[in-house]
Amino acid sequence: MIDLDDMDRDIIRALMRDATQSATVIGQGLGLSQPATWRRINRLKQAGVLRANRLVLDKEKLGFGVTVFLGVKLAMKGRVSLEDFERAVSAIPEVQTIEHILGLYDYRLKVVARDISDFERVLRRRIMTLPGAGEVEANVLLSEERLTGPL
Amino acid sequence: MIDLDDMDRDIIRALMRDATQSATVIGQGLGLSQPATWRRINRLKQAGVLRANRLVLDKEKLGFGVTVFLGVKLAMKGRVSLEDFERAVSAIPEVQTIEHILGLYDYRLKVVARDISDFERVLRRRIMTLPGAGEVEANVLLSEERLTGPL
DNA sequence: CTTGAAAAGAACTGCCT
DNA sequence: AGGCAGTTCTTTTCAAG
Repeated sequence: MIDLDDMDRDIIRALMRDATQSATVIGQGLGLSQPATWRRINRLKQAGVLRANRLVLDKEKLGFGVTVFLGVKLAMKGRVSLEDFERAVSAIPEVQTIEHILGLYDYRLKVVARDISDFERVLRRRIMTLPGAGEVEANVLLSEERLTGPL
Repeated sequence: MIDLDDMDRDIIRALMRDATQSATVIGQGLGLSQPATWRRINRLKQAGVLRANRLVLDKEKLGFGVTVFLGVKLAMKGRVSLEDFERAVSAIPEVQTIEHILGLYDYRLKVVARDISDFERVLRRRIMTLPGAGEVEANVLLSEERLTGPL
């Protein structure tokens, strides 16, 4: 954990609105010169606070009309290691995120598919055959909202 | 839905690995000149396939040690509109994402907090008091994995 | 911290195959 | 479509106050 001042927080907030903004623009909004802003952003990157810049795609325009969240409970915990399960899931291209959670289910997977029948194929041939996969719960995504930020 | 050729797909894949790459670098990896690469990227942006560039922060380094997924079931559906609920949730800064889903729960919320007691505060004072909020299920995030891509 | 400026590189344009 | 060459703009780095 790193300590940031208010200016750092303002810079992060600005970047969260639009990660493509230049140091010049951000600095103008905060009354800071371009080099000073740039140094702060660079320091935050170096410190690992700003981790990456991820591309947001329009899934529908790419032909993926269906997004499903799967809660997966492992059967035979211990007999099959979590690492085995994670490695096998990672190899499925339709799986977008893998989250190891504590609760009713062990893993939460975000899966995209072209349509419902395509999803069924993924579910039956890829997910259900995973090593150790037990109970599975599915939730279809209706609409997603944006992400604001705390701080 | 837009039709893309293999080159477009390769470019998107490259950008998904690192969205900050220049057209020059991407083009080199694919045996394409800088202007040609740039024109394709631009076309994809214009078409809305490449929607945005989102900043990925290190939550722990910012002091948010706890991430919880909440499944929220609405009580009194119809009496309180989904819009009311969504507007109220959007005002909570600790809520990172709001997903409207079809399944056992109506919404899935991703909530960050400094620690468990901070999360309890958010849950009791912000989430439980939401208009229409009924049953709530919580899952604590243990570890998150990266996102590869299909196509 | 600031301003100013130089060097590097990325984005964009027009023309030609 | 793609490539080449050139211009413009931004990023990045440095010097000096």
